[in-house]
Amino acid sequence: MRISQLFGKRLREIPADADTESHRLLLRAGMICQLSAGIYSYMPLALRTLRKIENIVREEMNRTGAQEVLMPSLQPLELWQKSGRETAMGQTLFRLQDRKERDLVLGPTHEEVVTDMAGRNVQSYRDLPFTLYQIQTKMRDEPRPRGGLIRVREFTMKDAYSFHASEADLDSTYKQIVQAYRNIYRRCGLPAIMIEADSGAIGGKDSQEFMAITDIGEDEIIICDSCGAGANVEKACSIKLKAPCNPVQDMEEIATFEHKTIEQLTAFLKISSSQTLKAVFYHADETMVFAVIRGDLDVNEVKLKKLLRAADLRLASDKEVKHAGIIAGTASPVGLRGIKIIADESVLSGTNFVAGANKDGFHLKNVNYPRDFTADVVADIAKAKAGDNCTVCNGILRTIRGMEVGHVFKLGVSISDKLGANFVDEGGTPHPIIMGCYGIGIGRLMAAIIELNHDNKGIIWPMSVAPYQINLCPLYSDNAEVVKRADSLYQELINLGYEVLYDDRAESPGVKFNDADLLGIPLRITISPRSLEKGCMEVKLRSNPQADMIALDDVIAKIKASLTHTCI
RNA sequence: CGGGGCGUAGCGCAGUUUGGUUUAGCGCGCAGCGUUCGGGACGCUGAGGCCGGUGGUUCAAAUCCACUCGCCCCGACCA
Repeated sequence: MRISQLFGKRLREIPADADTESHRLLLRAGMICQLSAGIYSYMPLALRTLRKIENIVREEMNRTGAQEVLMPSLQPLELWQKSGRETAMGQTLFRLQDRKERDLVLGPTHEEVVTDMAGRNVQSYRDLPFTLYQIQTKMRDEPRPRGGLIRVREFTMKDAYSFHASEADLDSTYKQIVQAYRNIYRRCGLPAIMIEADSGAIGGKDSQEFMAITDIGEDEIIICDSCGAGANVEKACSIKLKAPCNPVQDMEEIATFEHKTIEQLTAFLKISSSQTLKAVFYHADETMVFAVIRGDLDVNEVKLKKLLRAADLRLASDKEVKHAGIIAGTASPVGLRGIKIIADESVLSGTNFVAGANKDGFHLKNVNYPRDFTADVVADIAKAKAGDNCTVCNGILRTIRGMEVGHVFKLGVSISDKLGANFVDEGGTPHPIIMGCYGIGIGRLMAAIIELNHDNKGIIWPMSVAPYQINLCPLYSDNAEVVKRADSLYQELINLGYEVLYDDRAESPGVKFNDADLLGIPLRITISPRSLEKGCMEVKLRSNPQADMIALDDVIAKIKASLTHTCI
C-alpha cells in the first residue's frame, strides 16, 4: 500500500477528548473515527490489525476443536425473558420493535441464542460434547463508554460456548480453552495474567478473567507475588491482620459524645480500628440488611450481593436507615431486632470490640460475638486489600490495576435449564446441558496491545498483529536513483508476499520518520542518496533505536531474518 | 442516575466575564507556485465558519436569559 493512497489522516496534534494512550494513538494514526459515544468506525489500518487478531483467535479456537458459527444480532426479547436475564441486563439491552410491534433486542451476548440452537440440535448424550464460537458484533448500551476502544457500545467479540453431558467434561474443555487463550495473548504480544473472577449475575461455578496489567485498567486486582495467585478485588479473599485478643470482659456503655466515625472514635478512645465494629446498611431487593464488619475492613458489595442472592444491592438511604430505627453513627447489632444481620468473619477474630450503642453520644465497650449479638449469617464479606496475607501461601498481597481482555466461565445449567435445552443420558433420563462460555473482545484486545506496546513517538506493533510488516521509506523523492530503488524493492517485497507500506510521498525526512514511528510498523527500510552512495540501505526495527546499514545485495536476506526473528 | 468540564474552520485553541471597533481571529493541517530536506522546513498566494440547536431579551447577540442536543472525565453501573 502506498501511503499516498491510504485512507485516513495522521494527526500531529493530540485530540483533546482522548485521555488514554491507546485512544490518542488510534486517533492520531488515523485508525479509528468516532461516530458517537462508544461507537467507532475502523479505518483500513485498524481493520488490518483486527483481522490479524481475529485470525490468531480463529486458529487457536479451531485448534481446540471448536466450530465456527455465526448467530444473529437481532434476537426476540422473549428469549431473554425466558432465560430470566432481561431484568439482569436492564438498560444495557438495546431494545427495538419490528413492524408487527414484536419486541426485539440487539444481542449484547449470545448465551440465549446459542443455547436455543443447541437445544434444537441435541437429543442424546451421544450428541455431546461440542464447542461453538463466533466472531461477531455485540451491542450494549453501556452507561458510560470510555477510553476510546476500551469500553464501547458496539464491538466485535469472539464468544464461545461449550456443551457437555458432565461437569468433568466441561472441566476438560475449560482447560483447553484457557490454554488457547494463553496462546492467543502470547501470539498477540500482549502479556496477560489469569485471575479469579466473580461470575456476575449469570451465576455459575468457576470463573477466570485474563487481565492486561495497566494503570488505566478498570479493574482492581489483588495479587500475590510469592505464589502468583491473583483475583479480581470483587472476588478476592485474604487473611486479614489479627486484631488483639484479650480475655473477654463485661460489656459496658461509654459516652463518646460527637465521635461517630471510626476515625474519630479510634482517636478519641486511643484504640486501633481493628478493635471496633463497623455497621453498614444496605437495601437489597426491597429489604434492609445490616452488615457488621471489623472497623479496619470494608464490605465487598459483590460478595454481599452474591451471598444474599440479591438482584439489586445499594447503600440504604438516610431515610430508610432512620425508618428502621437505626441511629447512624452509633448503630449497633447489639439488641437489634427485625433486620437481617450479616456479619463478616472478622467479628470472630477479635475480642472486646467497641460497637455502637444505638443511642446518640454513646457506644458499647467489650462487645463479643456471639455473647452480645448474633448474626443471621457469618461469612466472608470483606474486601481484600494490599498488605493482607495470601490465603494460598500466606505471602503479602498487593494491588494492581488491569484491563479485562478475556473472560471464561463455567455456566453450568443456568441458561439451558430455563430454555429447556436438554439431553437424555444412557438411562434415558433428561438433563439440562452443562455449559461453559468464553469471551474475548477483539477491539479491546487491540487497544490493550497499544497500551502495552508504545513509546512517546507512537505505537510499537508486535509483528504478528501489525497492519503492515514493513515500512518502506525513501528519502528525497526527487532523486531518481532513490525512487528507482524504492519502486523495485517495493515490488520485490510484495512478490515475496510481504505486507509493505510504501511512503511514496514527497515529504521531508522528519515528517516521514515521525509518521513511521507513529504508525509503529515493525520494520523500517530507509533508502536515501547518502546510503545508496555507500551501496547500502538502512534497516531498522521500530522497537530498536539503532538502524543497521545493509549492503544492497543483502537487504532481502536481512529483511527475511528480521521478520523471522520478530515473528511470534 | 449523581458530580465536574466542554461545544467557535478538518484538528488544537483565543474571543464570551464587561453585547457594538470582528468583514469572527491564531497555530497546525489543506490547495497553488517557488526555495528546501536525515527527525514534524521556509516564503508568497489562497480556500475553508449560519460561533451545537431552538426560542427569547435588545436598536444590536459567538457574547445575556431559557430550554434543548451532543461529547469528555470522575463516581454509580458493567454477561
